[in-house]
Amino acid sequence: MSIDLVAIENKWNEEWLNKRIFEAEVIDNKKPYMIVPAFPYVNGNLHIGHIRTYTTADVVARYKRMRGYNVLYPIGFHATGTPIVAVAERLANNDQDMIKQLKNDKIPEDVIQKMRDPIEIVNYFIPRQLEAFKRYGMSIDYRRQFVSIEPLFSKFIEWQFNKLYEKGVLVKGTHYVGWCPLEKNAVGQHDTKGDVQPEIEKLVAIKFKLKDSNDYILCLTYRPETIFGATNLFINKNAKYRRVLIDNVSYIVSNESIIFVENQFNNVEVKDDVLDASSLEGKLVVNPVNNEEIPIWTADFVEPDFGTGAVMSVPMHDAFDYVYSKVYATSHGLELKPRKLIDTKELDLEKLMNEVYNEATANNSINRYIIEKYNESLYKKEFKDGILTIEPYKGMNVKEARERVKEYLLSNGYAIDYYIIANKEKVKCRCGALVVPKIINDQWFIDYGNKEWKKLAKELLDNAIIFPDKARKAFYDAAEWISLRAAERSNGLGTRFPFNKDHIIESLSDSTIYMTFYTYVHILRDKKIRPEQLSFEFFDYVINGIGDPETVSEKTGIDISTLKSIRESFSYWYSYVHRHSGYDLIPSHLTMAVFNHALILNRENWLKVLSVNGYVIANSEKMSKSLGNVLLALDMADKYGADVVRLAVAAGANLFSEYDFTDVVVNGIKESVQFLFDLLDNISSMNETKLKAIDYWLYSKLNRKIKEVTEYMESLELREAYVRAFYESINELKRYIHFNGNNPVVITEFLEKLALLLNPIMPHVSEELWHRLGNESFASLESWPTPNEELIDDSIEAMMDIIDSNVEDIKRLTSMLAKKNKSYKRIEIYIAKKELYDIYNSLVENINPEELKNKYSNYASIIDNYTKKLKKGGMRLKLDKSMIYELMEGYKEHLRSILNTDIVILDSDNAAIRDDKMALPDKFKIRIQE
RNA sequence: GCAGGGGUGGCAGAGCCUGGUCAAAUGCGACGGACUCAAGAUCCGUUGGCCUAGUGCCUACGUGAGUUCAAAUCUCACCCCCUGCACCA
Repeated sequence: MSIDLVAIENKWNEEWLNKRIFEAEVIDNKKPYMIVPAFPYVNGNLHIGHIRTYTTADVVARYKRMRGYNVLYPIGFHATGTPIVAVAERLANNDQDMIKQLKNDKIPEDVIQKMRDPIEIVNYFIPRQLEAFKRYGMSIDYRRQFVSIEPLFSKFIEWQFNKLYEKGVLVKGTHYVGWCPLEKNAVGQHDTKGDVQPEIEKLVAIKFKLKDSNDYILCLTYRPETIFGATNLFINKNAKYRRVLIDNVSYIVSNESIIFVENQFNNVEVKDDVLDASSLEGKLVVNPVNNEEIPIWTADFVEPDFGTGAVMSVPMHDAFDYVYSKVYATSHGLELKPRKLIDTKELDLEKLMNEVYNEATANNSINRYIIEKYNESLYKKEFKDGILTIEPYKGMNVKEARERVKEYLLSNGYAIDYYIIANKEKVKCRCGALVVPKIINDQWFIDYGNKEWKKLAKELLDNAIIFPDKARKAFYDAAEWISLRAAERSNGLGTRFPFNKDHIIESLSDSTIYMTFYTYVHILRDKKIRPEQLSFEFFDYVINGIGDPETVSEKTGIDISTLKSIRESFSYWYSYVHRHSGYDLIPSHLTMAVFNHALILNRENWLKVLSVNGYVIANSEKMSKSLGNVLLALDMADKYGADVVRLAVAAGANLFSEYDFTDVVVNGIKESVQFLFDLLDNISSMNETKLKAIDYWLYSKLNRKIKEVTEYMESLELREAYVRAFYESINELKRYIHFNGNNPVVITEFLEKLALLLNPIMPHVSEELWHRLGNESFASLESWPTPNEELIDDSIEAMMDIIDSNVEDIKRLTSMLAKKNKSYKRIEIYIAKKELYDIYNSLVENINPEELKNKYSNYASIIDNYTKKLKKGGMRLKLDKSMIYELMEGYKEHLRSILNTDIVILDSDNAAIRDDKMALPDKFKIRIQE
């Protein structure tokens, strides 16, 4: 009968919750293990990608629980930050895309209407996400849930930031953000058209002083080192230019770039007069590095809305500059003297530039596409292989020279830093305005660049176990790389920034040591403790053990015993914390968690284990809300069963690889589960009581499996573990049946152990199997099976291998006969004489072959052959004739059905049998009866 | 650009650390067969190319070069893909 996975799941989920078996309390003499996956952000329903992460955590939780640890698996909800507010705002603006997305997410129409209020979004998704957690049988202690925007938690965050301040890592500074000049808002990825992240890049803008004037023409450049070869400047003939004072220095930039200047510099004054390009054309400017006077020319490739609307022209090292300069010079009867500054082997610049020029101007107009193509490869080559040929940079490679020249220009006031949005396509705010870089002054930062702090963080990493091992490098790398990080932002949900109450605490920073909250939040609720009671003294005491309960009690009004139990709960659970997350969060969340733990928490409370897993993609495509191909957790549970999905997503791929969720694979798992239950139903019809060879084989496989799976579980190699625990088990059971295995005791034991091995990944199936096998207890609370090493029998497994290779020979033989159209009545299989097995086993035991030859003189050549084989390392294990005979007898029926012919197993020791060509211990004799 | 991870047969994915036993585990898919009224499940076989069909030959593990008696495996260079890159969770 087809198994109803959904019914089983519901039954056990209810049982587990009713019996509260996953609610964890402090048990003094039991080792704690707290596993914390990243809490989900509550702006949508959980999808199978989430399920991968939470199942991986659950596998750890269940496994460790079965290994005798006191396990705490808590969950909370993340709501701080901007995305939720952004959704609400977009709904308030009647954004149709947003509405469509929510509809894809199966949100009812009336709920969508209400979601204009961000709190409604939070309130809607929390229960939905909880439903999914429960449905998937996560072994979570649900009493400890909280939301990151609740007042109790805010108190903790305030304390955390006060700690950061005390430790001196909260610093003020300036930084640059993508900015909408129209709405006067910082724009992140979700605020832009097409959801692109505005990338801010710092370049240099070189100041060319206009001759006989106090104005500078500002030229943005990617290649400051080429300034020594500038022959002229280019501006756009059709553009308008303006004067702008930055720190009282007068610059001339295009009208379009005014907005960039205004936003990224502090002291800016824009002049009203508008200059035509023609009023500048032909004038001379001074090259600051060599005081050469060079003219301003015009060219239409200069974009007024990129950079400053003016560029320097270095004809020998830029195809645009070359082509346009030459065109301009030719048409104006001027002379062009390109100067070579960079030498690149195998690159003849003059020839190349001529080539570009001819090709690009072939049709009486200038083909920019051709120029661009040349430029691209020229830039790359010069950057990689170029060597400077001018003093004082002669002999230097381009990479180094660029840095040196930049430094020289900036320190001498010949250039200024200039920020641009680096994206290839122009980035626009949802309102339609062009996004610009904006300087933010007096912004609070967390200084993750602090050397002392970095050292502490690395110490934490040094002492942490990291899964998969491959990720370790990424963690160190991220720790090295992370520097200043904004600590506050202007909008979103969350805790007010203590040092600037107009702002909200940046929401990655408020989810770094939040896990500490799980250890006592249920006590706060039980005792009805109010937010205002959670003073800094409270957290100092609970988290850092500072102060005494009496004083803190007086301060907070929380009674002493409650305080003590909170402190105890924290120090118990937080003595062993395993943090799990998606691998994309290594450079952000996880690294920040590492740093904050290292700085704020006592050493004994540092994170002990860090692990990450990869993405889930669906049918080879990335899941995305806007594409509408997100596979929702609850839908998939209905369709395939929660356990099937769990196995697929959490054990289908290595931790570090992405998993491709496809129908075929998942259906395959479902069928295999069905097989297990079918087998279970068949046990009642099995009646063998004696242990046969095949039973020993199955025992051997089972115990080897337990041993291997345990090893893989310890290193969190879930795929390897469950290939063995699930897929291989099923193959072995099938094989057992093919060999006529029918011992109910053996099968029952196998299935019982299997049920336990499967518990971490398929808890419902496990629990159901366990109970159907007659057990009363919860499989989820049983001990992890231990292998019985004595039952691991290499010999019996070797015998099965020998049978395999012999069966293969038989199959080959019959297929040959079939090809030749020869018919036969039956196949006789001869098992070698006892004497030969004795010889074989003696040789395996390293008995001197010569001795054996004396004893068995008529088998001398056989002894020689086996001695050779033994030397090659071919045979190692003793063979038991009676077992091989018995195994073959058991396999006879199955073989008969495969080959569709009569099979007879014969014993060469039986005198009645004519034995012209000898059967060998590892090579049966096969005779076809025609 | 910087950093991390990769490129293996129709697909997924092991193996590469510790070179040979690797035409490359395992799973899936596809094809053929058995069973079935039929479908599914199950079982058996084929699944780089070639033919003389042999435990045969050729070509293969991103590309090129090198080390070696021997390279998917070691070294170097190159190409390509994925992920992250700052206020965004």
